[in-house]
Amino acid sequence: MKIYNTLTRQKEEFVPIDENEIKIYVCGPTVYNYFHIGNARPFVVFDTLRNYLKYRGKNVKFVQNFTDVDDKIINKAREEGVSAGEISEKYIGEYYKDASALNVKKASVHPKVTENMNEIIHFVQGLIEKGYAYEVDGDVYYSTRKFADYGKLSKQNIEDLESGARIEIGEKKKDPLDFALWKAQKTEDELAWQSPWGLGRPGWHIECSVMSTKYLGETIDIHAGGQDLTFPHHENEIAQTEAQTGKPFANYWMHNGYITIDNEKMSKSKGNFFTVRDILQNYDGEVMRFFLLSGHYRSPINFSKELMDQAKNGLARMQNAKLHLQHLIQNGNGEMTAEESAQYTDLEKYRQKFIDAMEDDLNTADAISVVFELIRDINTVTKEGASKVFAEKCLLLLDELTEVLGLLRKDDAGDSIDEDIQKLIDERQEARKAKNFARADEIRDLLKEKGITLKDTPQGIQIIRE
RNA sequence: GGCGACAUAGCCAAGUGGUAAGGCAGAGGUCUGCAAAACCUUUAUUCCCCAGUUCAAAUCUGGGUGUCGCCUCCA
Repeated sequence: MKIYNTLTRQKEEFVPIDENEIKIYVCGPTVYNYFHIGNARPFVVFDTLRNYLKYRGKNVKFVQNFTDVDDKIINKAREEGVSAGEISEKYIGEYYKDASALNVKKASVHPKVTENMNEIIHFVQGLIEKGYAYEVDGDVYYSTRKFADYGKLSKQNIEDLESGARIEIGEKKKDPLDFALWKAQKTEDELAWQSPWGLGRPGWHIECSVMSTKYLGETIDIHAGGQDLTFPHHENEIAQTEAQTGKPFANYWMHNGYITIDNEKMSKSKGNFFTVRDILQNYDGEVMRFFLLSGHYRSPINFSKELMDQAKNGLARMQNAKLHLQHLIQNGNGEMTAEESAQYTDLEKYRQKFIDAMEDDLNTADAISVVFELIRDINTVTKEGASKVFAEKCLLLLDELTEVLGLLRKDDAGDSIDEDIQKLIDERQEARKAKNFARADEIRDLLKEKGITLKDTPQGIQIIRE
């Protein structure tokens, strides 16, 4: 598989360190609110990467952290008059709900900052001992200039960076480029842990270095996150980790493009963001996932109601194809005919086409178009009905591909029809036989209001629930 | 100022040298009692503009225009 590596700014053949266990770290959310659709993008994209690698027979160890120590959490806790722990625990719970709606699976490990405080302190201490960090009045800063490769990920040289850097009020660093590894406690209600430098808490960047090395080892295969984390977050992670271990931190750096609203970046500071929880009021999580995967992960993607509606309709085409096959399986019978057998062999070419798309730097947009081509052919070939076995094989192939994308999840099977609804359906059939179409349409409209759509197909009535 | 991305039909979007995938929306048709879904046909002689390289360019080179991003919390 080819992966675009931010470190080299080109697509490279992906060669894992250990074929038997691919190690991926993705920067997770700061848990002080429901996550927004900008956060959702890396979750969905890298979940898809993980699915694909597994589909290709690889074993993946996937780590995604929760940042549960942060100013924003502290502020929210103050506003609501509760503890910081209550805030972070609450939103970790909410994360799992929304992630599940997007069909994003749990990581192999979801480490939290609060559970790794000893390791963080040791790591910072190590950097001080190696001369890469220094303490001032309970704060600890990283000496950026000591790390010769600083800027290698964001392709900035240190002089250019310096012109943009500045020292915030209250910071005691020696050089504007330095960044905090540990922050002394300022007020008593701030979360704080005892350390060699007094009460305090870790800076933002150190946690990922610590948790990545702890759970995945000193050098990992892929470190991923949003494009806006490239600098300074990931640059700083590299500086910290490579100074500590003397080894490359991650072999491949993957960064997804951002989501825009009216072509402007959606961000917390601009306040123009939508939470996934908000979107789920109007759209199924799967629509959101389809929308996020319908473009290449490195391209910016614009968010609007119109585009979500397009995504919804596109996904409906996929769902209809699946429902159609399920209907054929329920009502069909028999083995494959010789003709179907030949047709199926022909359909299998789409599997390789799908793989080719995914192999090319996770081109999900192309992969989705392959699924649509498969669907078109299946629909055409099964137009006049199909044997049960053929329909089953088609569905299996469709499921195989869509499962990698995390779409058309297998659920709602075995939904039973209420007795009174079945009576109405039966009554409508009687009416149709008697050519009483007014009554038949009346019943169809009535059921439609209940979220049940009836389709009269040559193979019988297909019942679709919303 | 430094670093970078993008520009393909009404909309979204693949496509990095060989003659424009796919989806949504629209139009016409087939099927249907009517629908729905599906299928077929149709919608870019052309890929922001100009110049160049080449037998051949949306794809490469140079210049220009426009949009956006990072350099400050952010996915």
